[in-house]
Amino acid sequence: MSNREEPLNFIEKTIQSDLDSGGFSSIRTRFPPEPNGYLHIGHAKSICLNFGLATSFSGECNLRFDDTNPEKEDGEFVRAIIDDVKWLGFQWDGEIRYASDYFLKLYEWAQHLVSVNKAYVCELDLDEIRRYRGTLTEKGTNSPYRDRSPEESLVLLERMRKGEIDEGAMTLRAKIDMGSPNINMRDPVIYRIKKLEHQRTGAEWKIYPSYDFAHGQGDALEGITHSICTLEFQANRPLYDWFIANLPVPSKPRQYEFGRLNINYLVLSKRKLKKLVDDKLVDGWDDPRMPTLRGLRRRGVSARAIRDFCDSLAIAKTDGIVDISQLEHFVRDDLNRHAYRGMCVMNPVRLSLHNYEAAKTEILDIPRHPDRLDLGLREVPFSSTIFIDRNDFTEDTSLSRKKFKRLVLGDYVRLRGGYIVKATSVDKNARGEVQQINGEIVEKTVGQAPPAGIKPRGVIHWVSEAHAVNCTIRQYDRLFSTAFPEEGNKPFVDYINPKSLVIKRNCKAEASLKNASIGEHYQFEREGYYCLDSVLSCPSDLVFNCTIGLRENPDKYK
RNA sequence: UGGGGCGUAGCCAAGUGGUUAAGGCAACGGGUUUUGAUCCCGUCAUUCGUAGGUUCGACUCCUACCGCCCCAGCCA
Repeated sequence: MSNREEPLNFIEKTIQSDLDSGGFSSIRTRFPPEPNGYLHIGHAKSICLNFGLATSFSGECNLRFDDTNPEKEDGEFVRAIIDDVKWLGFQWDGEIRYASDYFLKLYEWAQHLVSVNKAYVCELDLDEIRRYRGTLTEKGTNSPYRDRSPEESLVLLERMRKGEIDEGAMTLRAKIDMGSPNINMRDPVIYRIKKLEHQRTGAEWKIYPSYDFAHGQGDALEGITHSICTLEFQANRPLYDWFIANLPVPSKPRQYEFGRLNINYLVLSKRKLKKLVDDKLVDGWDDPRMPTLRGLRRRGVSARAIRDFCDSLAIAKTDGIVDISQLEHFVRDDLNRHAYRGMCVMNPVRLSLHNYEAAKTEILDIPRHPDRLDLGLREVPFSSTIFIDRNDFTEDTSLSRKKFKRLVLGDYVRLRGGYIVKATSVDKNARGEVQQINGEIVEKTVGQAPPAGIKPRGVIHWVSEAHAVNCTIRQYDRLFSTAFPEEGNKPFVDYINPKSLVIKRNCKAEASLKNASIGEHYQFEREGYYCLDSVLSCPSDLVFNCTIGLRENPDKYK
């Protein structure tokens, strides 16, 4: 076990006791995505769990695509998933596996089941199968084809495989118990005819195994010891065990279920995420507002933040809803530690410093990170005209120092990393709006404590006008305006927050940001964390995504 | 309704017969601060879905009840 102080979760306890009792000499887990969509943060929990368990117990973790349904799957998703798992920081053992690698073996096992009279070819159609299945309270009825001889089923199964039977006309069913209180055990369909090309096996197969018939056997073939899935598969476990018990499999994996991740203000179901994309409610699977790994990445959330968040989650059998603030905490925590600092003025107004030589430019050296001097310094040019944020200035001299820790007409404020300045007057336009602030610097205050008698109200960020880099900022807010978009009376898309994306143009970034690179994270001081947008940004027009704002003091004057 | 699960603070949770009922997030006080950030310190369940019972002693065992989730795809 790792050196973690945390108490063991129920899966870790099981593994520990399996190892202690000699049930296994080592463990092997697997992450088994279906390539029918992109990975989201819910998958990240499963990835971190499976790979993490393998690491903690010195075992291995496989990556296996559950590609048993060619109708919804395709190679583009396979590529994206592989890329996302790598980006998250995990390495699977050996080759990537595919359920489709086992189609032949699975088919032989299906024949085996038929030959020992534990499966049969059924000719009931979709509707009939449903009726014969019974309901939650009424037992099912045996299919009229249930007692067909193994020999006849074998012939029919072969004809299904060859494509001689129409889609929907026949299925292969496990012969278990139509009277079982567990509906999954009422002769489940294990092979269906689909005359569809598969992204990997092409036209080779006309029949495809069901999830239940493929998953556990795939686990057994790969020597998976602990097959971890989500709670909704609990009712499938008896079936999982039945196949393992009735087939000559090379190992005996066991299935364990944990509660999947839910986060308020977010939607985490492939179907719903797909709808957002298909209906163009967002700009694709990698829209920075999407909880997909690609969206989060483009937004500026690091893989480490996602891993830290996932590690903070409980592995339990309750299906709870985690507060989004827990995710946000880990995002900020990581960014605070690693992001370079910089300044960017989003609502610029000119501040002209009249006692500073007009033609002069001074280069100020400011740390890239205030707590990590090892990261070095950045050069920030200062000159007589700078931009500050309109919200950082007021003519209202009645505001207390505690209420407004910024620039007030007639008072002093510290420019971050630079001089203390004083506002002396304002120029207004015909509408009475502040056009420019006039002021002066206090000499010899760069890096120095304020001289006696001068008490700056606070510290504000700024950018030299002559050296400013124009940029566009994309500010994101929650995609949904309600905590539980799936629980209202209206369709979840009706709760989309119209202000989830606000674009601010002509923002003024400090000169060093001209060299910002994709994949790098920045904190624009007093504002938040930002990163270059990997698709919209270009050298001539820098576009920054707001990953997340800084935490705000609730008393902060707005 | 048959079956399978789950109920501990605003949220996520640890706890498996004797502990002051961990920890994280949030919130709220206070300190530090050239980011209203960070950091630091402190507060935050006399009570564990409810009601009974067993026991010297129950979040832990028993009984009943209540609530929530999953299963009736030839999806996974």
